[in-house]
Amino acid sequence: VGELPRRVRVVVEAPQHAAMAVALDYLSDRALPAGTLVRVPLGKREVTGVVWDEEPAGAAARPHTVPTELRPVAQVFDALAPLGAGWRALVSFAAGYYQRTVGELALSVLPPELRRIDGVALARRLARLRARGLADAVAAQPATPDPGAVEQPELDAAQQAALQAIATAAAHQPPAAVLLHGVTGSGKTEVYLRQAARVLAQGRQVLVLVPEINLTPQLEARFAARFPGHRLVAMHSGLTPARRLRHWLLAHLGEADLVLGTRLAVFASLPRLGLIVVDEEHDASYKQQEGARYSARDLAVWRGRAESVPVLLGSATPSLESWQRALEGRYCHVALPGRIGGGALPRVRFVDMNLLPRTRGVTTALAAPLVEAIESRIARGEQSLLLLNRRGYAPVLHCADCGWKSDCPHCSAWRVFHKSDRTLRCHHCGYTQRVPRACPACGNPDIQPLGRGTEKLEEQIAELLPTARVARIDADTARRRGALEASLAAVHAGDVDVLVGTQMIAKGHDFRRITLVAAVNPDTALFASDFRAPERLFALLMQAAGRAGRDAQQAAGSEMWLQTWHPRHALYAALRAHDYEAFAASQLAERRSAGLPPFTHLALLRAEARQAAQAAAFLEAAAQAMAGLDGAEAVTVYPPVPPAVARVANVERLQMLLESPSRRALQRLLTAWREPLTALRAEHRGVLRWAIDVDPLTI
DNA sequence: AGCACGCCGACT
DNA sequence: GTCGGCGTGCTC
Repeated sequence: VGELPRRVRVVVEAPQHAAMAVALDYLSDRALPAGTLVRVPLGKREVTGVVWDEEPAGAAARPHTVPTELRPVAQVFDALAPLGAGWRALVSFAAGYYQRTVGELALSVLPPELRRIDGVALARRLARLRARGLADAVAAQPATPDPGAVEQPELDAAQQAALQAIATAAAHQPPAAVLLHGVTGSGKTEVYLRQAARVLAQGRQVLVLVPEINLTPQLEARFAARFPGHRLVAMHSGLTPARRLRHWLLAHLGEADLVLGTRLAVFASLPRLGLIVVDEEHDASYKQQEGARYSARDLAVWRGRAESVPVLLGSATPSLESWQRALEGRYCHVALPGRIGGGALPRVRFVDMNLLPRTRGVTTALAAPLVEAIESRIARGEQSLLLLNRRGYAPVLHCADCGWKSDCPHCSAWRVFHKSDRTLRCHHCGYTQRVPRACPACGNPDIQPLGRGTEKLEEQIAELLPTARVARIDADTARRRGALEASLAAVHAGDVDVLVGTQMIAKGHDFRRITLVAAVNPDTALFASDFRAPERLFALLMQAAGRAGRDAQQAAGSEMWLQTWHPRHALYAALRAHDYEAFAASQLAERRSAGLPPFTHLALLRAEARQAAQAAAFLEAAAQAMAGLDGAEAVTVYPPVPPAVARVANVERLQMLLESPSRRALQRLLTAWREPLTALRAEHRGVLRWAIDVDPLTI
């Protein structure tokens, strides 16, 4: 009361190119600790912001003029404890590393509902949450809890050794990140559960990250069933806004003991954090692909280090980045070498497509021996899974008379033929039309589908095995709410003999009756230009193989089939031997000699414009602007190139690669580059959007 | 990014 | 005569 107004610094959501200081100055009649949520006037509107203590890294160089007349803070979210120092440090680091403003990052990782409502509405919701004893906001117990999940199974020797190693790593200061390396069915989840139990017993919170929450209901069920006395909340973008806010608040209040979520959950406010688990750490979903392009896996490791909390990275096929760090001793490598109960890994069999009979130069879609193997599975009441990583009926329609193909008028891509609703659909911009009866170019009624997607494979299987019960799961069949759950339930119930699908079905699901997995056409990924394509293919096939024989009784007879034109390819040889280490060694050798990650560090400057020349001019000017900047001497800049799909929705895209053996030099350069880049925009009006992607997954 | 202000075409 | 198209400019 009667105190003099003082200056507070507040970060608000403002994009990179807004020529504003990183934090804005406001007046407050009382001191506000850093991390306090506030509403502040910004132009004609009022926005939510976070009080920030100091000028974040890299911001000092940005010149800005502070207006003489400061406006007062409109409202303080008194009902909410300020966001902690650990959270602020993580947001600061991520903003600096991924080249975004602190305000943009901080506000984008808070629940959208929290940004929308004011302090009064928030206080009301907090009161309601407390009045209900916090209980019913907790994620509901799964409808069908796995009865075996509640009691603790006996640990085998490898799991006991793993827990011992984790305890040792956790005792380091700061704790060493642990790479928990084990095939599907080796008992990684039980190790997570045991380590979580230790941490919960200390009264601390556990953060579990998963690639996609809707694909891992079992993990949620197992945690919920194992820790009935602890509160578990889910955190992902599929929750309703109100629920997402409730779960976030429960974590922030320290009321939730377990937080299970997708990549955005790495930014959860967790005052008692004691453990971070990153399941399937190699999964590309951990990299955000728009806005702030952060890697939740990398940030989890950073956060664990910063908060002195152990981090468990689990995978059957670790990312080569994590694997290399384990080899260097920077991560503690813990292996779970076999399947629980001594179950065998599926035998890998190849169908050499070169040896198959051809009719009119066209090879049969499914080799006869594979069809027979599926038939015998059906006769035994077992299930088969067919993997084809391409949805739709056919990737393109073609007119043999005039050469017309079903291209998209707005993108440099083919439109995919979807037979189920008779449409041609562009998977990049969504442009959809009814499939034409005749060639739009020459009127020829005989237009042919080229290639094959999951719809066609489903149809072919039904023709080859008329009595088989066939189901298909891909992004199209899973679109309807509840459809995915229903299909999965049918598979679990044994109402399906053959399951056809994209990589969606390769991930996570614990199918008990599948004894045959077949990759119908994996070769397409074998010679893709993307340097990570082999790594992704190997992981996908290993993961798919892991779907077979999860039931130890049936594991001995389980098989993984591959139809390939290149049966002697090194990748397949490693797969046949289930030898991740050999595969990783050969890939790492290639990466080292090619100067690629993890031996170098990359960043992309992406630009979008109506005309490719406008984007190119911007990127070239950006490269010029780099001269003499701190770090430039250690960074190689490559000429701008279009990405795999250059034009999407009539916007031309171009990207410029930066490469350096030194992460620090690359970071220094990117930070110094921000200001000249922002200034360049004024001279390149044609550029619609530009963004820096640090550690891009594809180049 | 929002949200203004600011000048030129088809409607009550 | 207005409603509204999105060009350009500003926000502590």
